[in-house]
Amino acid sequence: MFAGCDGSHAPLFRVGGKWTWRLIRCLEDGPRRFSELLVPLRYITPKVLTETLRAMERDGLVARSAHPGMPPRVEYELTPLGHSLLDPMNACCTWAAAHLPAVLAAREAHEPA
Amino acid sequence: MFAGCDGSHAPLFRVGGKWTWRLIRCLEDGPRRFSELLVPLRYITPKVLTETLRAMERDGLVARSAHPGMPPRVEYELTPLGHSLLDPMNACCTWAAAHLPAVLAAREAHEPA
DNA sequence: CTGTATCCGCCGAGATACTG
DNA sequence: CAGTATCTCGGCGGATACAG
Repeated sequence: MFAGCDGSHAPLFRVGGKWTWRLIRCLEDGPRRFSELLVPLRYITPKVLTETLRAMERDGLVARSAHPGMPPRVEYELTPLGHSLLDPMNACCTWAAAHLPAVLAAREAHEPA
Repeated sequence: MFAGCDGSHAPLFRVGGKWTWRLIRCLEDGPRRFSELLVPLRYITPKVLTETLRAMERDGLVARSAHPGMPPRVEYELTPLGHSLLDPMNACCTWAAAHLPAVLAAREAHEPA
C-alpha cells in the first residue's frame, strides 16, 4: 500500500504487512525489548517478529540497540521517521473506528449470514 | 491493515489489497465503467478487477449500477462511505511523498547495492 | 533472552481462454 | 462490453525446533 501515490508500482515501505501497524503502536510510547513485543502482539512468532523488525529497520522506521552482556538485552524504538508515521496512522484508525459499524452493516446486507 | 485499532485481529476492510487504493483514486472523480478502469490500472486483469470491485462492494465502499440493454453498460462509483476514505488516504499519501526519499536513503544505507 | 533454521499451507494475484 | 472459468505460482505468515 501507499503505492500509486507517485504513480509507480513499487510496494512501498513494508507498510501493508500484517503486523507492521500493530508493532508501531507497541513502540509509540518508548523503547521495548524483544520479549516485551512478543506479549502484546499475542501469537506472533519470534521468526515473524524478527522479520518485521528487520524490514522496518531497513526502511529507517525502527532503531535496534543491543546491550552486550549476559543475558542479552536488545531494545527497539521508533526513529523520528517512524514516529512521523503515527500521524497518518491515526487518521486511518480514526476513520476505521468511526466507520467500522457501517462496513459491518454493509457486509451483513450482502451476506445475510 | 487498520487492524489493531480496536484491538481485534480481524483483517479490516480489504484495504491492504494490492489494487484497492489505486482503484479508489480512479473513482474519486466520478463514476467509471469497467473498461474505463482497466486502462488506468494498467495490467490489472479482468478477474482481479472484478474481485476487487466485489470486495469493495461488499464493504459498502463502491456502488455498482448496471444499465440493461446491448451492449451492456455497468458503472461503478464511490459511495459516501468510500469517499470518506479519501481523507485518511490523502494523509498517508502526503506522508509517503514527503518521506519516500528518507526511506530509500535508509534502504540504501543498509543495502549498499 | 534473543534470536535462527526448516518446513509447510494458504491465498492473493496473474495468465489464458471462454461466454452472455 | 463485462465479465467467468481454470490453472498456476510466489511469498507471506505460521509451526516447530534449535542455538548463542
